[in-house]
Amino acid sequence: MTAMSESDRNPGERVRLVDVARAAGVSKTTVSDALNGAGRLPDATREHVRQVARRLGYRPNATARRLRSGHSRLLGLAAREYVEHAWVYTELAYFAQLTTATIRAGTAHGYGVVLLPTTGPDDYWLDLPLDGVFVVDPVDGDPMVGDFLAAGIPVVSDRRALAGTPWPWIDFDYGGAIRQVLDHLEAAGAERIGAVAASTTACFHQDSVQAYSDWHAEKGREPLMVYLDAPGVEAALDAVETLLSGPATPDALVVLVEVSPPLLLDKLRRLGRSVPGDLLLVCVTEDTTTPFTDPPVSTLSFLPAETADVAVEMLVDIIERRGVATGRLLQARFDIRASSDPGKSASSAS
Amino acid sequence: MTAMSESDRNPGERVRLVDVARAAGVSKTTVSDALNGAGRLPDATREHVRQVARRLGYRPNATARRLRSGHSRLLGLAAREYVEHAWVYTELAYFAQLTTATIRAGTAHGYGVVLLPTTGPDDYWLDLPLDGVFVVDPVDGDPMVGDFLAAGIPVVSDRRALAGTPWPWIDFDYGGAIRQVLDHLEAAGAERIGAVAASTTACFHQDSVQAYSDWHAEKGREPLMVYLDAPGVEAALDAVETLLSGPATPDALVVLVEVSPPLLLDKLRRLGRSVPGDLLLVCVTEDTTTPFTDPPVSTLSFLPAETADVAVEMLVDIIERRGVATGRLLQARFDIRASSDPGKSASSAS
DNA sequence: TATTGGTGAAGGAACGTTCCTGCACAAGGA
DNA sequence: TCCTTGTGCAGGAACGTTCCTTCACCAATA
Repeated sequence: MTAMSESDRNPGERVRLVDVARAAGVSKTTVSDALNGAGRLPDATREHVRQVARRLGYRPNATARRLRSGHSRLLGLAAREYVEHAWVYTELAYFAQLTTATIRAGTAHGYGVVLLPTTGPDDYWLDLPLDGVFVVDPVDGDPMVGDFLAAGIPVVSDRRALAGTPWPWIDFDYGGAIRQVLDHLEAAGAERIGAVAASTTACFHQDSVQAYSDWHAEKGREPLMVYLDAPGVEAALDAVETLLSGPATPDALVVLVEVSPPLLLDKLRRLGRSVPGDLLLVCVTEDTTTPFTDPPVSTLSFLPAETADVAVEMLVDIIERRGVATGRLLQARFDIRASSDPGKSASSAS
Repeated sequence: MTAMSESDRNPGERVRLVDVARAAGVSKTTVSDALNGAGRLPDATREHVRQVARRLGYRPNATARRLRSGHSRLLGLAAREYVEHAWVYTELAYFAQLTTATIRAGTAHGYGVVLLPTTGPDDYWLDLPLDGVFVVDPVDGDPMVGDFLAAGIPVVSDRRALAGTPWPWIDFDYGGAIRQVLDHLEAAGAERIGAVAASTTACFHQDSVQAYSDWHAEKGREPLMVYLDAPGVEAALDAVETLLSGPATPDALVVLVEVSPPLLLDKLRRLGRSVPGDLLLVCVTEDTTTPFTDPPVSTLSFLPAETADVAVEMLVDIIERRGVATGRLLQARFDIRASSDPGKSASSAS
């Protein structure tokens, strides 16, 4: 199975450093130095060793290397929203993109990425040899964050989860972004802005609900909010129906949880609302369908790809002991499309 | 940072086995045996060591353990469709569910799961300390599969990628499943069944296209097929439009690539087709919205969660040297809903 | 009294790297 | 000629586990 030939004293097993050393007629120090560009070796020796290593198909044992260096070159990624639910979090476009971007960024920096499940045996996360962890949407007083902090493993998360630790956070001005959306809807003529929110303790949900409430209090408006306490398509649709069937019918809707935008439009149509005619719509989502729906849906995006890039960069900086900033505040992106802009509706559709 | 106290000669660092041994007044062998339930120790000693270990917050160093045991307790998961595209594969519901299920199953068996990116530095995958890999949708002569096989790392994938290796595969009768769908559409009265397919070399795509062609040849029908050569929402919608704008207008549509079902319905509506009135629709998708659209969409599912469970079980069996079957053929699930069943359309909608 | 057998526990090798230390040798300067 | 300096490489410790081997001790048996 293994690609080996000749002078092979290690049948059936992987080629080790010493095997290369023997085959090349040098010591293991020389092999190690030659392959890692270290030590004082003439180019001839270096090249010779490299060729022998290639010929034998040598691959350094990652575990041994890790043990020696103290680093595992492995990063963890955990999504902590709805931790108690054992759900398919990658199904949400936000996490799907965040996951992919984290993997890509990690690989680019030479790190593998271990995805942590939402549920599992007690403290299972401490048995993984991680150099650092990116914890997304930690719950209040998250035990996972606490355990990693206690174990001395760098954590990057949002500002409030890491307050008082030496590690940098990465965050958004969620409240400001929500206000921007509400201002936009007000300017577009909305008088009763409904909202669908989640009841988790995740930073985004708490901040956005707070911003929604504050904004309405300031304007002297009546808030129209409905909460979700579980993930899933059906719960979200039910919440929308509840909201629209209430006594005060909203003329605008802000969906703060990820729901498939075309499905939402479909549901609204069945509830007899036309978008944007009867109802202006803004979704907080990363779903890639939004420009292609009829009408295209306005979205507030919290840039999962950029977030992942920054998080990985921070983790790598900490692990490799470079200087590290205290935190980064990113800017959400608000894309206004026809669903919340009656003026645009004429020019909608693909 | 670390939770340590008293007799601590290892300031600022993690608690090691020897630290526990010193604190408990025993040798490291005793500590190791006590914690792992090995050796011949009286319960008193065992308990004492355990308490000391707990008190010091001892966690075995996963890397050292791995080096010693030869196992990394890490599984790889790779999606190889469109390998050249650097795309967000977790965004497809199929991979989202497969990923989550793999992670869950891995964790349940005591393994961490490393997600491999579609692109990266040359051979980067060989630098990860993996005990086994689940490769989904390998391309023809996939170099990743070849490299892992050559490195002696167990691979679970589909039947054809692993032909001639000692390792088990997991597969579906894709062709049979497609025929089942076509038979169903024929029985429902369809005369011109269009199909949207991908042009990758992934097993599913090749088999399903073949089955579609064969079925049409047998029936003496004219195939109406359009191919996608890139991932993405827009390409899929364009393909649908191309197909429906062609000379022979289909009265049924089988979508063999993952497209958001509500978005697809939206698109079809804009193209002036009512489902199932003008056009019967069956989607190969794992999207969770299908029961909630109007009309609900018939789906052919290839059970990502079950697939992942079986794959992980096989890998673990190989790694831990238990007996292993040669392969497993799973059965696809065909859920007929109103979109392909005019009779049901009356009782549709939520 | 020696011998056996079992129990409790310690010592140390090994896993495959990296890297520190040191040796041999050659060239150059006094 | 003898010391220095530098080059090219080898030896071996260390990373933190696991596990094989050894050993002391005590009770029971021949």
